[in-house]
Amino acid sequence: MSNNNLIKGSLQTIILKLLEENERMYGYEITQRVKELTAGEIKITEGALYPALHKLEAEGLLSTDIQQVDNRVRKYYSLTNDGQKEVTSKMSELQGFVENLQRILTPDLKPGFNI
Amino acid sequence: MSNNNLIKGSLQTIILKLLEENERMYGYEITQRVKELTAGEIKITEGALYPALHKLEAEGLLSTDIQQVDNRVRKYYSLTNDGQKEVTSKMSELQGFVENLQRILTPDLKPGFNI
DNA sequence: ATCACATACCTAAAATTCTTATGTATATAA
DNA sequence: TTATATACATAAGAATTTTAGGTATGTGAT
Repeated sequence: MSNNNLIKGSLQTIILKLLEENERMYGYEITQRVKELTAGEIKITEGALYPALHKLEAEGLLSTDIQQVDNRVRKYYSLTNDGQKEVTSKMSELQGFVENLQRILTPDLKPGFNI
Repeated sequence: MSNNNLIKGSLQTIILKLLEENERMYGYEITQRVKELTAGEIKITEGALYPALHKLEAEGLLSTDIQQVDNRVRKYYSLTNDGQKEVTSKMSELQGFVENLQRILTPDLKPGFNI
């Protein structure tokens, strides 16, 4: 939800990174964690999240493990070995992108341009 | 081009901000400027740029002015008043988003969490 | 009791935005 | 004359997201 058309492309990175920090999480938990970490400013929609999780699993980056908790089904996701490698890769990709964005958008800050 | 599926959503902001800094630019110039500012790491494709420029013009954020330079047609874009306002808006939106991303992705850095 | 809300999963149509692939045209360097 | 650079443009397809539904259980309020 929310007015964020910017998440595009970074949802996978968010999922992978949260799973690196938390060992295992289920879908709904991810939406709540993101909402909590951003004071409600970023809301991951279920229509975006679940297909993304299924895709990451199909690519072999995540593994699942279904559990019954209080008569409710929870599908826990964890990183595979490939998934663990992908976190590092995706994180440096995102960091690089944000740095490039800053080079474009903040012409004042140009490290390396000293007289 | 390049392997950036991350630009999604920030291309408009890039265009608007470059035009705030440069008064007027033409399409091809924008692609070259971005390539130059990011050491070739971000390449705006024409298939993405031109439709984006046309959309911003249709929304009344950009105005155009066609000129002949060395037997070549250049379509210069500039910010309208509405466009000028939108730059500020889009920039703070993007900044807010990047901050939220950091809150999600870098659990170490949590300003405001002091004992 | 029933209604709204939270928890928990899911999918499908539509919208958006991008990549890839073209097309047109001029100028220049190999 | 062939490739590359400049300069515009569009269209098909891919990828990702929003919107809008659907199923089901538990809980607090009316």
